[in-house]
Formats: sequence, structure tokens, C-alpha cells
Amino acid sequence: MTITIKDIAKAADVSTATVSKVINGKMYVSPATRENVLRIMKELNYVPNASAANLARRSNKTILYADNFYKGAPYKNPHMFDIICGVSHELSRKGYHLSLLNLDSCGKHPKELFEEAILSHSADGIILSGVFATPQIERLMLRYDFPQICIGKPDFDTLLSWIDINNMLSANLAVEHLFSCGSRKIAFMGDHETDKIFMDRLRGFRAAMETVGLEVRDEYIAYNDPDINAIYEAATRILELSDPPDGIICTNGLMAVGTIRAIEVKGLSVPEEIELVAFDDYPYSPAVSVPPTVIDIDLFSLGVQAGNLLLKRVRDPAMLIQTYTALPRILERDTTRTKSKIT
Amino acid sequence: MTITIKDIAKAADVSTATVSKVINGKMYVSPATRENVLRIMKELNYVPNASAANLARRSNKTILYADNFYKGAPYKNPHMFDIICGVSHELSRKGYHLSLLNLDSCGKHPKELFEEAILSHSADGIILSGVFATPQIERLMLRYDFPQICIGKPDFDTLLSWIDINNMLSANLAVEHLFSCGSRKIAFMGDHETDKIFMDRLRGFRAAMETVGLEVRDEYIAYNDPDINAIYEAATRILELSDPPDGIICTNGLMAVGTIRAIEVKGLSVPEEIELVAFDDYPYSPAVSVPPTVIDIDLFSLGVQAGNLLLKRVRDPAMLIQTYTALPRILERDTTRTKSKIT
DNA sequence: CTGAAAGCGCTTACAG
DNA sequence: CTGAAAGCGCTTACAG
Repeated sequence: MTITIKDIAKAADVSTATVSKVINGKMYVSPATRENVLRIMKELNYVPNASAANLARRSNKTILYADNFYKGAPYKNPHMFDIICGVSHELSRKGYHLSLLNLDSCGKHPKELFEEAILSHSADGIILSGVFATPQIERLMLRYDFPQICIGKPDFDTLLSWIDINNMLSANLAVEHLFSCGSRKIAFMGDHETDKIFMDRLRGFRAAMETVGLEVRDEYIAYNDPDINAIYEAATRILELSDPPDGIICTNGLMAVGTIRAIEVKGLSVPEEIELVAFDDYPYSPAVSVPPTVIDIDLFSLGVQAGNLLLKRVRDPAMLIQTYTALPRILERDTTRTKSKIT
Repeated sequence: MTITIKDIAKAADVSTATVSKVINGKMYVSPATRENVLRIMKELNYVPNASAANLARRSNKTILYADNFYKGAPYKNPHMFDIICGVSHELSRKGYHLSLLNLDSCGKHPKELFEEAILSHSADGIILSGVFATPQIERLMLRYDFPQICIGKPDFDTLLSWIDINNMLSANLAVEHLFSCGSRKIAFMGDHETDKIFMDRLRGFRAAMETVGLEVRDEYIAYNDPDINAIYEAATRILELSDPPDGIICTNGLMAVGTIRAIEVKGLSVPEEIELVAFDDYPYSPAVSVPPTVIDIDLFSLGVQAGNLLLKRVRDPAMLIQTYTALPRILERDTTRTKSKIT
């Protein structure tokens, strides 16, 4: 019924070893017999049995992506799935498979799941969300010398590999953009101080403000709950300051929605009287009456790079990867206008 | 180095056959020797080699999820990923793995990728987006008798298995809810007529209106581009009709944003003067100043069911699954108020 | 209730 | 440049 390497060998009148060599294309086979074997494989519609190859070669050509894939996760954090798309893209280009390891759905401790995955030899490497990177997991990975890369820098000094985005850099970009558009009094609409990403952006904001020689005013910084009406009110308060800002950075899209509404209600014109830059194009940009200029972070390409680096690590066990990447870029739309465009 | 079934057999002083039997828990083993083997497995931290087991048992315990995982897909269609989460949840509960088959990233035709997947025996079954279900793919799946289930009913008569949501039913629910809240003149803010989901909802809307004995007025139905300002204007037009509606159904969240803004600007009070129900809680509900009542469709559980049914099909090759599921439910918030609540 | 042995379909030193 | 043969680590009739 199903046809095997033996059938090909027989039909081509060579050994299975030779067929294997042409399948894998590494060892030398004479062009003539290679062509012949290839032709017969095609004729018989032969595809090697993956399990058998995996067993013999001690490698599955599969990478695990470990995270909590809980109900609603894609709504709460679509970015994570864009990363997965990038990983999948890169891996399938390289002939690898991507398998999901759901840390969330069977009551077992992640450590147990990781160890099973490693010991069962069901993958060549693993990509895991940085939030699962604990010293315990670090020990596990290092003990088995299992190729791994964390998405997001673990919050302790570690020998694990990781890749992360540079939030300070993107805040810097926001400030520079507003500055080049003419803003001199820049406000910052932020999340709570417990939000790590926001705090990194705030730090980048402060640093960039100093660089361009602008003052950071306490009354220009708001810490908000994710509540649209509260955001609206906070923005209104800032706009009604006796000396109001002429530029605003919003740490996420929801902030931008509330802030833009406040600006409209106050009757200020955008971008003439006040300019605005927000982080995250998704999801709110289409729902805002004046399309906001936005700092977009390419998480797909973060995924591509994570996949690429992990594959390198699979080949070179000595490699340690710890890097910031995923450069931000400005999508200029209607809430800012660059002066003096260089064309 | 890595420890195998032989090591366990030796340590437990039994044959590898016996160890295998306790691992798989199917054939009979005396309680005493079972306990002993189990204990030793634990002691030696033994996990069976998955590739070897796969080869011997001719089954990988893995299911493929095939779709285009292109850059930005999770923003454009987060629902698909919620389905994947549901599938992953169900499969990992049942000891199966979920592997992504990216149809988008290597220039090969999907048919080729499917055939390779089948012939390489790298999975026990496949879940694929219904848009890839063509007669050609149908022939392929049926020829190899490969367990499959499409997410979304294929648009031709087919022997493929599929699972889909019932958009007519959810529209029905929207109408019934508005009716029970007192609305009698109901408008419908829709997508273009080319949108299949919208057209199903519109059909359900018409049917439900007839059932409750209300008239469907042409001027109450708008076909919109996904442009927030255009939606706002269309909604305004409808609200300014000489005989305006007292209830509105929005076929998606963006429609709701634009419509609610139009309602606010016209100074109508919600839900007193006009009520509104929208489809899709995500992503816009948090960005609207008055939280909309919404029809939520549980796609995670659609995924759970898809996984569950496919696994049944893997066991019973004769099974054909064709079913509507993923029942919609109302999340009542501030844009409607149910009269006569039964408490 | 348990084990010897064949087999799953490949890959890879090794010898020639 | 090619092939014989061992081996990867399990599972599963089959016999006892």
C-alpha cells in the first residue's frame, strides 16, 4: 500500500542507502543515478516516512512554541500570535515544523511539560514566552543543553537565550518624530506604573526628551486604567492646563482613542494645534475619526528572527543569543505633520 | 546517556514488551509488576522516545492546523487564532500535539503541501480553513482517506467534514433581543453584499423579523465600507429619516463605533430612545464610550469541538461530520435594556 | 500474565 | 561512487 524507500531502491536498482543519500542530498551520488532515483520517486509519488527518518536521524525537524493558549488570548494579546506567524514562516521555509505546546490546558506544571518534551525527543528546540523563564526552567534547559529562546527578556540574569523588543528605542522615536514636527511641550498618556512595557517607554521618553533638550513636566504625564472614559477625562485635564502641551504620546491605541476624542471635544485642530503619536497600530486605528500617526513594531519579523536564531542554535550548541531587535517604525498619518520633508 | 525502554526493562527485570504495556496501559499487566515498572520509570526519570513510538505504532498523535499564517493575520482575523487555542486545548488534554501547517510561506501549492503531509505520515489528521477546501483537495483527502475537518463550510457540496458557526441563528438572536427590549423599527448596519458572513446574518435578520412580525424596510439597511467616517455618515442618514428606527443591529464592531458616535452626536439617549446590538465583542467594545450590548460567538469552543470531532474521526474512519455549532450568546451591556427581566 | 522476536522505515558509519 | 548491515527505540502479534 504505502510505498517505502525499499520500493524506490528496487525500482531504481540501487540500495536503500543510495536512495537515502539522494533524498537528503548531502553525501555524494553520481548525477546519473541521482536523476534516475529522483525520477522514480516522482513517478511513484514517494514521500519518505517522517517518523522513521526522525528516529534514525535523532531529530524531528520540529520546534515547539510554548505559551498559554487560553480562551480569548488572541484578543488580549494578538501580538503574540503575529510572532508565531513569523516563526512559522521562517521555520517552514527551512523545512522545520512548528508545534504548539499549550502550557495552560492540562494542570501540569510547565516544568513538567518542558521536561517531557525534552526527554521524549519530540522537538529540536523550543521557543517560550519569557514569562515562563524562571531559574528552575533555566536549570532544566541548561542541564539537557536544550536549544531554547525566550520571547521577552527574562527578569533575572540568565544564561538562557532571549530576544526582545526595544521599548526605550521606540519611545525615543516617538519623541524625535514629534520634535521634528515642531512639538516642544510633550505629554505622555501611559498605563499604570506596574506595566513593564509602559515603564520602559516612559524611561525612553525621559531620555529622549533630555537628548533633544526638552523639559519633562510631571503634570504632562498621566497614569491610566484601561477605561476609555477615564482616559478621556485625564486627557481633558491635561489639555485644560494653563500651559497645555502641543504634542502627546500615547502608550497604546486605547489611550489614543480617548485622547483624540478629548482633543476633538475641546475643539483643537490636529495636527495644527496639537500633534499626537501613539504606539500600536492595532486594533483601534480604523475606529478613530482622524487616523493617528503610530509607532508600529514589527512582531512578525521578531518571530522570523527568533526562528532563525533558534535554528542556528540547534546547529551550534555553543551559541548564546541575547538581543534586542524588532526595530520600530513610524507610520505617519493625520495626527502629525513633518516639517521640512527631505524629498 | 539517554535512557531507553531497555534500561527500564533491565532494571525492572522484565521484558521491554512488558514495559511497553505498562507505558501504554492497554494490555493486561499484573498490578504488582505494573507498580514496580512505574516506580522505576519515575526513578530513572524515563520518558519514552516519541519518534520510536510513532514509527512502531504508525501514528504520530499529532494533528495539523493548516492555514495562511501571514504577517498581520492575527490582527486581521484574531478569531481564527481563538479557534486554534480551542483546538490546542482539546488536543493537549487528549495527549495529542498540534502542529501548524503554513500554507503561505514556501511558494508551494496547498495541494502539494497537503499531499506531502499525508504521505509522510507526519500527522493523524488535519484541520483546515474551509477556504482551502476545493474539489481537488476533497479528492486528495478522500483518496487517502485522511481524517480532516474544515473550519467553515466549503462552498460546494462535499463529502469533507466541516464545522461552522450559524450566522443566521445569531442574527435571529439579535432581533429577538431587540424585540424583547421593545424595539419595533429595526435597522441593520452591514458590510458589503460580497461578505458571506454578513449576508448570512442579513438573511437571518429578515427571517427573524418575519417571525416576530416586524417589517423590514429597505431604507433601514446600509451596506458599508470598513471606513469609520463613512459608517458614521450612513448611520446619521438613517437616524435622520422622517421615521427613524428605534433599534439598530451592527454586523461588526466597527459599525457599532461609527453608529454609536452618530447616535451621540444626534443627541439621542441610549438605550431609552434607541437601542443597539452589535456582533463581535472584539476589538472595539473597550473603545466605545457607552459599552455596547453584543452578540458574542464562542470560537474557542468551536475549536474545542473541531478537535474533539476530528479525534473521533481518527478513531472511526467511517465518520462524516457536517455541523453548525458555536452557539451565540448575548452580552447585555449599556446599549439595550431588557424589559420584564425574569429574576 | 509475560517474553522472544519480528518489524516499523529510515540513516549512517564502514568497507570496498 | 555505492551497498551490506547495524541500529534508532519503540509496539505488537504470537506463543507459552
